[in-house]
Amino acid sequence: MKQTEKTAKNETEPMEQAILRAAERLFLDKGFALTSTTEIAREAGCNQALVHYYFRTKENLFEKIFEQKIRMLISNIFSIDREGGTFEEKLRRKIEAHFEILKKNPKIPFLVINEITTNPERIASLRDSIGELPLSVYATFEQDLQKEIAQGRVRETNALDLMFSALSLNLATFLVRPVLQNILGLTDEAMDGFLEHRKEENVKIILQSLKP
Amino acid sequence: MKQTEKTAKNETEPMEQAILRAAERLFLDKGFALTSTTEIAREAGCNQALVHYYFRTKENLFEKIFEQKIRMLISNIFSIDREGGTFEEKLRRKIEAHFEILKKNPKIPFLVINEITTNPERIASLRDSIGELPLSVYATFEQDLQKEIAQGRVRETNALDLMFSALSLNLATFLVRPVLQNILGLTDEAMDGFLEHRKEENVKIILQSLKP
DNA sequence: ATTATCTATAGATCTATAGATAATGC
DNA sequence: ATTATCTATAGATCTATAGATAATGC
Repeated sequence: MKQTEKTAKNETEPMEQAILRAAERLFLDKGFALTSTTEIAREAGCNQALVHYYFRTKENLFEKIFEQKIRMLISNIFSIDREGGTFEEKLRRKIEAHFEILKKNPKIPFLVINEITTNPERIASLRDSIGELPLSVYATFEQDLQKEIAQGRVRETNALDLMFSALSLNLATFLVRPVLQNILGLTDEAMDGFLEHRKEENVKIILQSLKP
Repeated sequence: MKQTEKTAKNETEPMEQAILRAAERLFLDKGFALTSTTEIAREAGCNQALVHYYFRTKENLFEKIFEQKIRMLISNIFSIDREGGTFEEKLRRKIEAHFEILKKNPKIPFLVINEITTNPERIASLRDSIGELPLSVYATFEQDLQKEIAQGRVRETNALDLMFSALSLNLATFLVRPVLQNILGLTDEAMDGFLEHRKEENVKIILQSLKP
């Protein structure tokens, strides 16, 4: 039957996809330079030549994954609910949602910083992946913020600073986590508790810092 | 004369030191894996074998520099002036001094995170370099903080959270800087202005967040 | 003599490709 | 026929060491 045929086919993942999955894990773990196509092949369960058959160069394969990860992160960030409630409630939701996105993708910020720092040419990939979408969301946020300031509910500030501060608190949490976990010798559960607490703390700091 | 002899000698930097200097720059720029002893030799102005003659392995050379940099950073942090003025004034000075230390050593945080993340065994180097000093300073800070809270001048919180928040804001600024500078295409001067502004902003956020 | 420096090279990678063979779709 | 997969290998690294030669300190 068709049914069984299809099922049988899907039981074995297509090799191209297996290579992508292996590459994703390894690149996120160790970055471009420390990952070899030999290792990707081993993890995908094929020989090293096949990696090059599908993607020609390691660089190609990396860029595909790098851009896809950034796009995913960006699109997640832009799908954060921005409707309903007061400015403060919306801001809280945005910070929490940003934190949760990072929690689900804790290795992406390091990957981006790592690759841009050690190889600035990759900035092109990053620029392409980000696109123009941010500008409109940014403008709306700035308007909302200035309205709050005009009504005296928020101290004098601007959208860039506010976003930078909130992103900093969230990002640093995940960038520093491996060091902190290693040095304090925390279990994964203890680390989870710490993260939940920091999410709340980050929100509190930003909201408190906006008081007039 | 002795004088001239000495001067003549010191005009050419001893090769061992030249190797250390070259290694420091390259390791800070690109990390352990991306730096080759061949490149270190080229930059130091000798052949590659000499790097191994002095330090035997690339690993040895790296650890020497890694630990020295961390020790330097830690000792800088611990020489921050902690006397005089109100709790708030002292806290402001500490955050500013921490920011300035990072500004003078902007690549160290990334190096540490990079190396611990990609090679967790290096945590030992880090632990050794940090030592026990932090504990006493931490305890004193916690006492001071709790005194302020008891007197109602600061909201309920604790030293770990406060330090983590302040460090996060400062660290993230420098970790994200290369990405930000590249993506916005800022000149070095514009970046300097931005950094000065962020220093003030980070202080403001922390102080404001402590209000009861 | 001892220490510093060099040349040369072994042995391990690693990327990318050529060419052979197996599997698949008409 | 075309596409997927494999084996083998060229050519570039790179680290570490052996062994030769130059410089230095008694």
